Amino acid sequence: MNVKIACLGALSRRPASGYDIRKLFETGPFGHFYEAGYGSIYPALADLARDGLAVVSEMPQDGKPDRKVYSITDAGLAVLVEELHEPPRPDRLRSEFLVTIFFAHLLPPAMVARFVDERLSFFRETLEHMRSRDSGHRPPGERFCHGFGMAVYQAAADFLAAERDRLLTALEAETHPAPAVAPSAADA
Amino acid sequence: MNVKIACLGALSRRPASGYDIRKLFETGPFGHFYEAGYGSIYPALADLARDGLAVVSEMPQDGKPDRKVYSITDAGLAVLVEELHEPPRPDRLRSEFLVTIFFAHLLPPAMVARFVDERLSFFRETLEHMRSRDSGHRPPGERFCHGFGMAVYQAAADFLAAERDRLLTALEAETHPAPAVAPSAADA
DNA sequence: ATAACCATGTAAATGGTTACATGATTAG
DNA sequence: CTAATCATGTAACCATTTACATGGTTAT
Repeated sequence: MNVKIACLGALSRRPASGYDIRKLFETGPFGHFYEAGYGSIYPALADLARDGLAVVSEMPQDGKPDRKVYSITDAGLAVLVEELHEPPRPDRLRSEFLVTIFFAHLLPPAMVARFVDERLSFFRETLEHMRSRDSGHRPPGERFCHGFGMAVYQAAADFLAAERDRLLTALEAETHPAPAVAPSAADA
Repeated sequence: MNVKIACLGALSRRPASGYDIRKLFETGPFGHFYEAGYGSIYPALADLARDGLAVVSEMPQDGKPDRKVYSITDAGLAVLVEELHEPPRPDRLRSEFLVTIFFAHLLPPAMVARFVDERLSFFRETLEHMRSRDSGHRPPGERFCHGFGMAVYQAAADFLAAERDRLLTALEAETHPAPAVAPSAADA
């Protein structure tokens, strides 16, 4: 499963340009589990057209480059369906955030706090955005993915909100260890 | 953030061989948000040693290749800490499972059911495994990541379990649309 | 006997990102 | 007047995966 197949998937919903697909991958329903930039999408679409899995129709526009709208062919749909029959491989997650938090004891607690807060904001904004385009009757698979994404983001946000302070307290305790006995009155 | 930094992170916990790191990335606490195979780990460790960010001690063994145990140096720790100061970029998830489900209407419902059930089993097994090595007093960041992972996997498993049947019913309804009126007695 | 585990590495191929190149239009 | 959006594409670079190469030990 690579960008080509992902583009084929996008085209199976409706004809689209490279620019459209980029947006679908960036902010659309697809974006949370598959991303790609122009640098991989445009070549992929060109390959698809070359191999007869999609056809292009160029719509001239003044000032801008021609808008190239790709449509999936029967052959393309066949390739997509064939690929979907493959048992999906395990998900691959790369989280710089979690790696950073894993080694939180190597950072100033204030910086850890900032990273956690920023991530929490991001999750909440994403959730807000996803809720807003909940919308009507899309295919069952799309709705399932949408719900799945929201459930997972919600759990992530809840965890961050619930555990943030505990993490920071523990980090502070490490760098400024509490005295082994109760502080004496002399400390005041 | 690449394999080199991830290896440096692993070595910051304790000295390890390439084989050890692979296991850490595969089944250890790190595995759920960062993965890498031998093909990237061994060259990364060689680079680290060449650049003075780690040192090797070779432990001869009979029959097997020498076990090469790498330890992080002060320079290596400095590089790791510097890297961790970078604001973490957005997580990148590649989920063939979700892509497949997104286009579930292009597959036989029975196959979709199999994929969902297998994924649910995987989540449950992973959760079981994570619970088993909950263990004692690791650094706060590690515990946080562990808890985060469990929260997210739990939400994913719960969602799959709760929505599986609804998805399948909807898919069946699409391929075998229910009649617009109540079925007559003649159908029996 | 068979599979899984221990243990390291290289080379080729794949896949993807980033930077570059170009430029009009629209909204604030 | 500035930023964002629309719109496409190439080339160089980077990172990672996969296949290859080797071979002993331990548990079922």
